[in-house]
Amino acid sequence: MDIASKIDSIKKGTLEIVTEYELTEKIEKETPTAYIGYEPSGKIHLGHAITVKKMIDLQKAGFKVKILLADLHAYLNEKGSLEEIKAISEYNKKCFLALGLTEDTEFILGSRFQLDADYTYKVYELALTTTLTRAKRSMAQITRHQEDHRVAEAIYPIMQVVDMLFLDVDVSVGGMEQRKIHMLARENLSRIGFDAPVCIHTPLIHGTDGAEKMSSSKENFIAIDDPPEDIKEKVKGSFCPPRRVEGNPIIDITKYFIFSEFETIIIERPEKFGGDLKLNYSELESRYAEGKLHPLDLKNAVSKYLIEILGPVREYIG
RNA sequence: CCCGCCUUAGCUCAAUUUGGCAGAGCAUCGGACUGUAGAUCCGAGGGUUGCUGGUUCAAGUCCGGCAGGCGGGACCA
Repeated sequence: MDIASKIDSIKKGTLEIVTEYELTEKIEKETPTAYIGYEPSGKIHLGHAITVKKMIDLQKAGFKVKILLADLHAYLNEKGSLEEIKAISEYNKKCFLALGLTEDTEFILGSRFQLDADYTYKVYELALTTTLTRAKRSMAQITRHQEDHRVAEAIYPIMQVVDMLFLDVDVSVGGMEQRKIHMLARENLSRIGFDAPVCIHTPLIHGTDGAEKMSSSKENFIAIDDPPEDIKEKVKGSFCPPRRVEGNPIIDITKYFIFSEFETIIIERPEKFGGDLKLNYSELESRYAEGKLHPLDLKNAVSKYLIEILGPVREYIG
């Protein structure tokens, strides 16, 4: 792969790269490193999968991929006891491999290095240069608490910044909700004399209820190992306003999960509704926007394709 | 450490002055209507009233203790 096509494949489907120029520099390194951190979660869903797919793109473009299983971060965000969290991080690792990351992906449990003295010292160092307001603001879409803020909320983003340092990463990937923490990292790492990573942000997929973000806490997700009946039921029950493409979770799924695998798809329709359709994405989008594709027909097709695409994943996880 | 206010359904809050069957809105679930979902209409479920001891025929309500949250004060040689 030449550099231009590497950039293209990395850029595809992202909302922003900060900065693209720096990315071209990093790509020329012998083995550049890309990283993402996840709070271990009982369910890995399509929202997670978007970012995992991006890590796979990076892997294919020659990046060494590191996945942080951020057990301490999850702990700071009140996801359970450290022991419970460590246990589900094993399950998560399996999910990520099932989605197609290669065996030489490096999985790192956060607590393995985040309790070391030199790590802690760096956290304190950054605690001096980070304002409480910035730290809290960066956590707005991540924390459970919109009020009664805990000190943990301020430690969390600082640790994430130090992670980038200790994992020695060239590129940091995250959904758009990570943006403010990433920007904090870029500002503060340079302040204490280190290179900040390039930040790549992927879109957030809408929840099945139409909420801004699919999340495991809100029960508005489709898990990557949901059985076919559940997928069918969840798709059927999803928010899907006719003619509206923006904020439509079903359109999100077709865009990010189905057309990433297929150039064109077949939408089966009863004869009385016009018969089958064969469409590429832009055709589908414009037809839908014009009201010439009924939400139910779209949903039926999305169920069928999504069940098929997730088949091997489901099987791998067992 | 001291003082004040607060804690009731998943969430926001009622249940006053004067103790008398714990309610509403939102959310959830189910039906109706749409060839989906949503919206709308109808219906249902949902509670150790923070915990604990007491007073009383009867306590969400009154009294004591504890816990948590919010605000203030004090201490600062």
